[in-house]
Amino acid sequence: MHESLIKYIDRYTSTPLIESQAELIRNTFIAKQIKKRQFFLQEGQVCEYAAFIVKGSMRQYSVDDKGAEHFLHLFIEHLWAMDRESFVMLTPSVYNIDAWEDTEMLLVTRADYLNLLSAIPALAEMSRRMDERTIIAAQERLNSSISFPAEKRYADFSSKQPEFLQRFPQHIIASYLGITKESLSRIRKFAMKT
Amino acid sequence: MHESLIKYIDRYTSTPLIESQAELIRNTFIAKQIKKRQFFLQEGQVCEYAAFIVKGSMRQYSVDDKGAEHFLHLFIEHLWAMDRESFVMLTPSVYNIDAWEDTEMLLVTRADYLNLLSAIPALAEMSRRMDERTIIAAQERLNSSISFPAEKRYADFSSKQPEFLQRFPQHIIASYLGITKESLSRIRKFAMKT
DNA sequence: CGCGGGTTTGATGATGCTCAAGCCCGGTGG
DNA sequence: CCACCGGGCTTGAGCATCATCAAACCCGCG
Repeated sequence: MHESLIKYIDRYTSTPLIESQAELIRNTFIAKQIKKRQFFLQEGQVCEYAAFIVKGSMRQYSVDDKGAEHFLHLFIEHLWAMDRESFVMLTPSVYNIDAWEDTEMLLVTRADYLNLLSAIPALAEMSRRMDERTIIAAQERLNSSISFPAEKRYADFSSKQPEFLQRFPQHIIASYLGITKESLSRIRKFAMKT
Repeated sequence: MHESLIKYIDRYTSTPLIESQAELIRNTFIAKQIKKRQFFLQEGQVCEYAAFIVKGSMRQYSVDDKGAEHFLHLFIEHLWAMDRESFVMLTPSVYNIDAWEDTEMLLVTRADYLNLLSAIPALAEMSRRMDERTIIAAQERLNSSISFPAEKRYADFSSKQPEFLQRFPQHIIASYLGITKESLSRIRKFAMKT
């Protein structure tokens, strides 16, 4: 399981990990499996771990005063699942993260992660790149939410993230895009005929 | 002018810069001033520089097919202005960035910045922290855009970012929040009476 | 004074939401 | 093997929110 992460790091950096570094990673990241609908993080808890997803998928969402769920992030293989705010600030999270499919992941605490960053330059490089990608993706999503109507947001999403359409049901996609499942259903019906 | 950046780095890191590092920073970052409404980046160009704002303010926006401007980011002192996607990927930007007030800034190219990150661990630490803050802020804004109606988005914004209300006119704030200036005007009128 | 940028107000309409009902389909148990 | 159940998806009617368009207002500044 750890080899998946090591390959992932190598793929994203210029200098491959040497064996002692790989060993350090194997000794620090904790393997864990959870089943569909089990929680990785619950509202009110501090997000103690960052999770590298080896297999499966998870969802991050808040629940409003009317009990409605709002899906903020969807995670699949090779993504890092966590509530960034809680993980970095060590404050209680307002989000839940649970498994949507049975999921295998590798966990690391903030303290361990910071130590690894100093010990393994390649990991620091990967981490910086991942953060950049996260920022770019968030910026695009934000731009789309302030600039475009629901129909175009869905069209962009389905062309850029087709794999998510397969892995998650429509009502989750709808919420992720900031619309209701009914609206998404109508948008899709309309899109068929064009 | 460079001292502002050096102080800023020291404030965000555990180990203060030593003189040779400070000197390296002074030699690498290029001071530049632009006047209100001058462009720092125009649609179609590659974002060659990241800008640390010493004084003034800037706005990042896209222009849609009907000519309407959508303000994605607002920058004031001690923020880093750039189009992340274009700066990192070296692709042409779909955004404009211009000065809203007369602005003084320090510029650095991507290549120089990457070199500085290796040469100055404190800068790498600051950079990581800034990226984390950027991710956290983007996540909050995204959550608010999918979870809350315009009125609550404005209330949250004005309590968390009161300084922006002073620095930018309402029609820009409205666009930043993803609503029209007319709607924002009505929301504010309504909020007065409560 | 008049101009320009910003804000407000009003009337109208589109977009997307709510609530409620029905449908489809895969899985479970009788 | 079939009946039923539940989750997800669709459809419809009515409604709230927010956008559009047009006009007026406000105010600092040349």
